[in-house]
Amino acid sequence: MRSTTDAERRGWTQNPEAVQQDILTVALAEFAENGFSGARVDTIASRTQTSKRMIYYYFGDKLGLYTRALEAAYLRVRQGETQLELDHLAPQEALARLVAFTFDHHRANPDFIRMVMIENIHKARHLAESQVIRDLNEAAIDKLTEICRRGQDAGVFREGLDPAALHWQISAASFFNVSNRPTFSAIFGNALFEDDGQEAIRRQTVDAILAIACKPGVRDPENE
Amino acid sequence: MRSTTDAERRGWTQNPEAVQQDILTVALAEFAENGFSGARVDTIASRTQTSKRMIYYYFGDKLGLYTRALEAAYLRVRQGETQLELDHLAPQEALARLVAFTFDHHRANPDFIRMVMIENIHKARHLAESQVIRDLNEAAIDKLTEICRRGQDAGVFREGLDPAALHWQISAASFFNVSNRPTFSAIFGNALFEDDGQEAIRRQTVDAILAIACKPGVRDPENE
DNA sequence: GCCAAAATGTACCACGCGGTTCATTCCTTT
DNA sequence: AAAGGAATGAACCGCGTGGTACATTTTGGC
Repeated sequence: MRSTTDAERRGWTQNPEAVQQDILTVALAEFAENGFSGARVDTIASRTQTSKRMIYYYFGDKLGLYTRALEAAYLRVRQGETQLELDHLAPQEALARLVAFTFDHHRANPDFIRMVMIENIHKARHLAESQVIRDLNEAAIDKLTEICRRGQDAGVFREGLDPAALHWQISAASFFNVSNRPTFSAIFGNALFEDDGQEAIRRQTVDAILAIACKPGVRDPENE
Repeated sequence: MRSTTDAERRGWTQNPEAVQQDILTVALAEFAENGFSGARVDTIASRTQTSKRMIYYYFGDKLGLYTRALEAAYLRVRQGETQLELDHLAPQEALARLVAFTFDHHRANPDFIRMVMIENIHKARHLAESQVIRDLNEAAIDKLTEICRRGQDAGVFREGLDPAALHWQISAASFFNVSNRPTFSAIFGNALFEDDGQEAIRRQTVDAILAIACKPGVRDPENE
């Protein structure tokens, strides 16, 4: 009997990979919830099936754990992005799809958003030092760059369109929608964050991005 | 001799208002820099011309100090917004001006932005409880609402335009531009945050917002 | 089966940090 | 001018929290 893989095999007492994964999952949730200094190592430990001892055994110190949790957040989210296939669509349609997808994807990953918020509070100190994350983000705007090129070749997108600036716009809307929901809804009410409001905002955002990208005359006729 | 006001008169040893103001200024900077749990009361005290004792004397505890600092941040920023006069401009021009102004104003007040980021991390718990801030924000989108009404009356803005949703768009761009600069520039480089890049983004943002607001045919001809 | 290394449990510690106690000085009121 | 409250100073304290020492068990290699 040895039909299972290495990782699954050890279902008994000792299981390093599972323990680390367990810790990372709990840590990510705790850091995302409370920030770096707000998070308590003891709390993380208690919500784990292992002990505080093991946290320090595997991750060295609180900062080491935080860094790994941050990387885990990026990994999970970037993985979800790879599913999107846009090559078969016309440039405008592809761009619209990408914007809508990004909007929804951010919304579906609040913990990731919160980790990035926290990193920004820390001036991106840890993110900048993580080679893992830098590698991950290499290809972050590749899809968009490709769409831009195709749109320009087809003559429907403006010349001099900057993929990075466009990505900035897409990110701004998608990120803000999650990151600032608490203050925004506390001040202006929750309507925009319920289903109807979110749909309206997403449509508005798609329209705005298309307006930026498309040549003055061109605009998609079939508005679903 | 009693020509000076009450506040100015006491230039001597005892001076409650000045002490509180001193503490608040330092606290705002410290909280904006390090977040609530990251901030150290001792550090705040040491950067003050008074002592830790006085912090607790006037503000009760760390949370009380934080709340007051948050309110101070809102006060300062909202004050800067009142200067803007838009009534004499055509609706499109007024909207363009408002967007550009908001963009610049956020950029000029990073501490305020950071306090709002921190509040969002805390799910806006303290902001929601502050009557001061709720009052301040009452009139936050009045200007925009007025512009929308005028634009619709003049027939240049779309019907069914939602001022709140429009404000959302303006805020998203202006806020994200400051809040996410660290991570964004760490990943994609700093070009967009230097003078040229910022000008391009601001123009792009103004265009996008106008595209949302204006009827399909209408667009401002004089693009400065 | 035995040994060394990896993995884990238990108990503990040092100290940073939010908060306080007690005493003293300032300044207004009558 | 005396009183009494407001304002301030200096030293102190408890404990939450990040981190560790030491002992013990598990596991893979030979």
